[in-house]
Parts: sequence; structure tokens; C-alpha cells
Amino acid sequence: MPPRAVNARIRLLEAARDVIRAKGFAATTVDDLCRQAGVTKGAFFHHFKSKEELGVAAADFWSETTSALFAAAPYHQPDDPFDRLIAYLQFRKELLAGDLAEFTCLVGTMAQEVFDSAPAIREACHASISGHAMTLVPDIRAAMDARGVSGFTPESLALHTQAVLQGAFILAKAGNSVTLAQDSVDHLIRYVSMVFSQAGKEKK
Amino acid sequence: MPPRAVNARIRLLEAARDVIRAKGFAATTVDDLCRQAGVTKGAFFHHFKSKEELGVAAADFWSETTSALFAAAPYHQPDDPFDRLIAYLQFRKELLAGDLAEFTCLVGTMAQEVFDSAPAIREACHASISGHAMTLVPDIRAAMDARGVSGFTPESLALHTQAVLQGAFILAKAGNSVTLAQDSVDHLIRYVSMVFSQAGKEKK
DNA sequence: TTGCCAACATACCAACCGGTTGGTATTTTT
DNA sequence: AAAAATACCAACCGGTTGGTATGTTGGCAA
Repeated sequence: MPPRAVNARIRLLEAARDVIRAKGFAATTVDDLCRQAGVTKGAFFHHFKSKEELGVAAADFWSETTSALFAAAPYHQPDDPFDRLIAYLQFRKELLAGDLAEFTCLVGTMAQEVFDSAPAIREACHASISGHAMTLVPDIRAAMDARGVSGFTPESLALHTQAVLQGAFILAKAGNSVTLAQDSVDHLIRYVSMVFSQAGKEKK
Repeated sequence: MPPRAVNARIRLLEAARDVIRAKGFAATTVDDLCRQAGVTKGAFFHHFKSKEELGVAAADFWSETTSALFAAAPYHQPDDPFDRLIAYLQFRKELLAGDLAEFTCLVGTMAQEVFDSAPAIREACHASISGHAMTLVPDIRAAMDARGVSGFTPESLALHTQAVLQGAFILAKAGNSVTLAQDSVDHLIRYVSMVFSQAGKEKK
């Protein structure tokens, strides 16, 4: 465990996370990242043999940090699987606060840009998104079984929640408005509630 | 009406539509566009004073061509507003075919990339997305009134449909799978059906 | 015919970008 | 303590990029 080595690498990954979310992958230069991380270009190419490899590493880094965030989040507390699912969506909605580049999804942004030109990055983004979605599957499956819901797979609903979130990010970016994203998540919560026959429980 | 002039401009806009959807805005070079359009750089900067201005023009061009496409589409035929809405979503699902770069949304892709660095493009993308969404509002409002649905605005549901589609594009790009996008649209159709109390009409 | 202007084409440039090189300081291993 | 590996730096390089400067061409009005 080298003392400073890990530092530079992690600082570059953090810089990638922040700068790429604001400017996009292609528009972010290696110099941008070095400046933000406070290291030189030599250090950059010591840790990553190319910009593309940094993209892959940034996606993996994103997977690790976000899965830690969600694992520690409080939405796992309810006893009922359905309640946990709703609590998850509510938690996602609460995350939509502050500056746009701070809560949007790195891997969604990168995937959009490089899906055709950098398959390695695309694949790492795919693993990140679907990996996170799959953490929802046990609860969705349990809720479906408990309430006799059918007509779709737990996996497809899990992925749909991520699609709505990704789409919400795009609307928010285009409209420069966080509210747009929140409204979409509200529709998603309403959908999930109705699908699990909670439609009767109208909020006041 | 100049004979060749309009040609070069439109060919550049078509090139932008095709190349940017595949490579993204930042990764698309002016030379890329000139090559694809079969014109020289001189022609490019004659019609657009900068790459950014082309981005704005491409977004506007996208608005025009897509609104013509949707205006001529057959989903307007049903008499009932709700049926028209479902027909629209079914139509959107049917459009998800062929190569990824052929059915994804130019303005969604661009907005994601340039929302922080090119406000003019961002605004043109916003106008395109919300302009299209607003064409759905009369039918949504009529369906809500006819069936006594409330709890959200017609505008927010219209925008939500676009969010789902944009998110579906991202999942499809990340997973390199059209099916992912189609599944999400299925969930959206199920949501809209349930919201308008069509949940009883289960498909076989 | 002349004059003029839009619509291109050709040639070019300065800045920038990803990546390399050769070297040094600091650990780790032997 | 010597040797080897790791972590990092400053300077540099060749190709690329958005943009410009300077023509050239064809149509059209006076």
C-alpha cells in the first residue's frame, strides 16, 4: 500500500468523476483532469496507459463508490419489500438536490457519448448501471410474489427505474431545472405503487 | 432560392444529425461533418459561423423534421384521446428498430453533453424536447378530464414520457440492446394504462 | 456589359491534445 | 547497503482542430 501513489490515482478518478459529469468525456482533456487533481501528465500516464483506460477505471470507481453509498443508505430499514422499494425511490428523489453536475450519473453520461467509439468504457458503464439495478431485484421479486403481481420480470422493472432516472437527468440538464427530474420520479413512484396495487392509498 | 446553397447547408445538417448521434457532439469534428456532407470547410463556415452555431441549427433542424414525422404519423387516428395517447406510445416503441444511432434522439444526446458549456445548444435542445412533449398535452388533458384523473398535471406526464424514452435510449446504448429500451416503453404504456384506470383490461 | 453578392473552394495557421521521453525521488525487496 | 521497483515530474512532439484569409464561380439586376 504505497503512501502517495494511491493518492494521485484516486485524485485523478475523483477529478474524472467531477469534470466528466460537467463537461462530458470527449470534452474533458487529460490536462483538465491533471489540473483538477493537482498532478502532472506524467503521473496520469503512469497510472492509466490511455485516456480510454481512465474512462474504464472511472466507471469502475463509480460502481464502487455508489454501491457503498446505497448499501449504507437508510432505505433498507422497512420490513416489507415493497416499502423498501418505495423508500429506495424516495431516496433517489431526495438525492436530486444542489448542482446538476453533482447528482447526475457519470456512467449514464459516458455511455451516451462513447457507446459507439469506446466499447470498453461502454461495457463498464453497462456493468455499473445493471449491477446497481440488480440490487433491487430481490425486493421487487419478493413484492411481486407477496402481492401476486405478474406480467413483467423483476429485472425489467429494476432496469426501468434506472431508465426513468437517466431520462430525468437528461430533462433536467436540457431544461436546466431540477424540478423536471423530481416530477418524473414522482410518476415512477406512482407507477410502482399502482403496479403493486397500492393505488388506493392516495396521498392527501 | 439558390440552387446549390441550400443543398450544402441541409447536407451539413443531415450529416450533423447522423454523425453526432453516433459519436457525440464534442467528438464530432468539423472535418467529419464536411466529409460526410461532401463539402469543404469553407462551405461549413459560410453557413455557420462556428461549430456551436451548427449545434443550435442542428437542434432546430431536428425539431422541424421530427415534428413533421409525428404530424404525419398514424397514431392520431383513434377517436378517444386516451387511445391516441396509447397509440403514440406504441408508435414510439415501433420506432425502436434497427441501428442504435438511427433511432436515438439527437437533442437528448447533445443536451447531455453541452448543458454546462454551450447554453445556446442546451436551450435549443430543451425547446425541441418540450415542444414535442407539449403536442401530447391536449390529449392527456382530455383523457384526464373524461376519466376524472388527477394528482398531476398533463404537462408533467407528457414530459415523463419523454424522460422514459431518453432513459431507454441510454440503457440501450449502455447495454447495446434494443430490447432494454422496448421493455422500458412497455412499463410506460402499463403506467399510462393504469393511471387512466384501464388496469382492468389486462392483456391476455 | 458592368457591378455585385451569395455560395462556395483552397490554403493556411496557431492553439491544443493525447501521448512519450528521460530523468529523479522515494519505497520496497534482497 | 545495494538493487530493484514504484511513483512521479518537466519538457517535449507530431498530429489534429476550430477557425481564417484569400480567392473563384455563377447568377442576376441595372
